[in-house]
Amino acid sequence: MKNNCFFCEYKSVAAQKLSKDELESLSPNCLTVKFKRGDSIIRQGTYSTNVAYLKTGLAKIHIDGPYHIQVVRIVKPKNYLGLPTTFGDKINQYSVTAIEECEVCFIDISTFRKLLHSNPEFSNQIIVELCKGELESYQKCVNRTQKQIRGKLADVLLDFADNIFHSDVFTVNITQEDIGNLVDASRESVSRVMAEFVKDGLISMSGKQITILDRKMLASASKNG
Amino acid sequence: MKNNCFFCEYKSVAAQKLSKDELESLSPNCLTVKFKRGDSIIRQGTYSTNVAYLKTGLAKIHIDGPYHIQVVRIVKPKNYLGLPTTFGDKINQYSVTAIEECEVCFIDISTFRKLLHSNPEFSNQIIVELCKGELESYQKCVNRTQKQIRGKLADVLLDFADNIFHSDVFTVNITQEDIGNLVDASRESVSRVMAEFVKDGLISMSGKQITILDRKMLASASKNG
DNA sequence: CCTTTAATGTGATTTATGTCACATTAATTG
DNA sequence: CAATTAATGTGACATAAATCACATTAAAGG
Repeated sequence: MKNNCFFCEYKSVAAQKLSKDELESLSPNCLTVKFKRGDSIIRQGTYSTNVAYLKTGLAKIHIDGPYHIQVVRIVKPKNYLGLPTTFGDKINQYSVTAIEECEVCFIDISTFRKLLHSNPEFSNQIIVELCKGELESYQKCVNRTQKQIRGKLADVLLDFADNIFHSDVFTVNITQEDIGNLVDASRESVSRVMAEFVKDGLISMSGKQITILDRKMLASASKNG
Repeated sequence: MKNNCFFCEYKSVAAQKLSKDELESLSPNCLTVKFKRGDSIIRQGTYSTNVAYLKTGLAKIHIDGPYHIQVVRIVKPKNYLGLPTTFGDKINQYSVTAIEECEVCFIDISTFRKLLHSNPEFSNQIIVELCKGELESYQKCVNRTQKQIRGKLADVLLDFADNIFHSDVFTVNITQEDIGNLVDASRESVSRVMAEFVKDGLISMSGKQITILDRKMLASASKNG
């Protein structure tokens, strides 16, 4: 699919710093691809040759751990999908998989490098985003390792509502096993705790749709486990 | 203490990309400070006004978690101490503490920004380092959450030997509680497992000095728990 | 639309590791 | 160099959550 980056409605914050000329130099060097649920966008262990940018849909970043997969984070639209894995190592250190229909823009890595080189506003924004990403990953790791399952699940539900769907009613297209891999818990434990939350009136579920009913109680579960 | 960055023998890989002029513009805008064991270099929750760079000594990066402190990583010389916390947020999102005598160079943040802006080689190197840092933190988090204590401790010991001290005999000036916070285990468990490793001949300890005796067994403990 | 496969729910059991409670040893510091 | 204070060692016990083993329900595919 041919791009015209200047008119792209999904530009990243960084790309908004680019001039018309720069955007036009970008157009012939990127390619938008559609993925459907379950499709692999980036595969751990393969060479990374492009910068991937998520235009629409949701994707998960995951790593093969020693015993099971760990879902590192859920990425929402208008975010780069693999900057660390693209610039940190020649070989992808993690995988990215679509969790619903996604449009991903693959940008030629040397073109991206040129932009970093020539436009300091652009590279500054990328640096800021990388820094924020790292802080977030520290924070997530602390939560993952210190809280118990009720707390971790409450966290994830609030994070979905606040930062991804911007609504207390949302439909997550991921399995309980995925959620388990995201919070470091077994699929069975996730099932049990979700049922507990429903029983106690913190949330309701119908199919894959989750409704947050009692934010206060959820926030308290997030704190006190 | 007055600096002359051009002659500084501890320049970072990124700073090695700077011109003589740029280094001389840096000199009046940075300040080297000595810290002793236990001193706080960066404090979580305070404003970050400088980029901190570790010239000598070892430091630990740690975050106040909901229940206890988590040691995120040990930083060795010639590394920036708080790039993510400096550029990702106005307020420091983590603390850094000296674990032995340290020399830290504080660089004025706007000077650092100017260099990022004017020298693409420099900013590129910073980007690469940030990316590597994030990949490493992902990997560490997976290990921390999936392995059991024997495996995690074996990892840390090998990491110390390979990446920090570059020797199988080294003296770590950190307490078992710190090690516990680094691998997410209680101080008691660390003590027990270390004793196990000594008993089984994987390592020996005298005082704070640790000697790795059996790398193979340690590596296998790292894998199989 | 039926059949197969994937996802979820739920009880019983096991287990790694945390917590508590002291004993002991090493470091500080007045 | 006593005298505190900090760090470590070790047993007994408690417990969150994994694992196992099925039952049930939902989704996918021919």
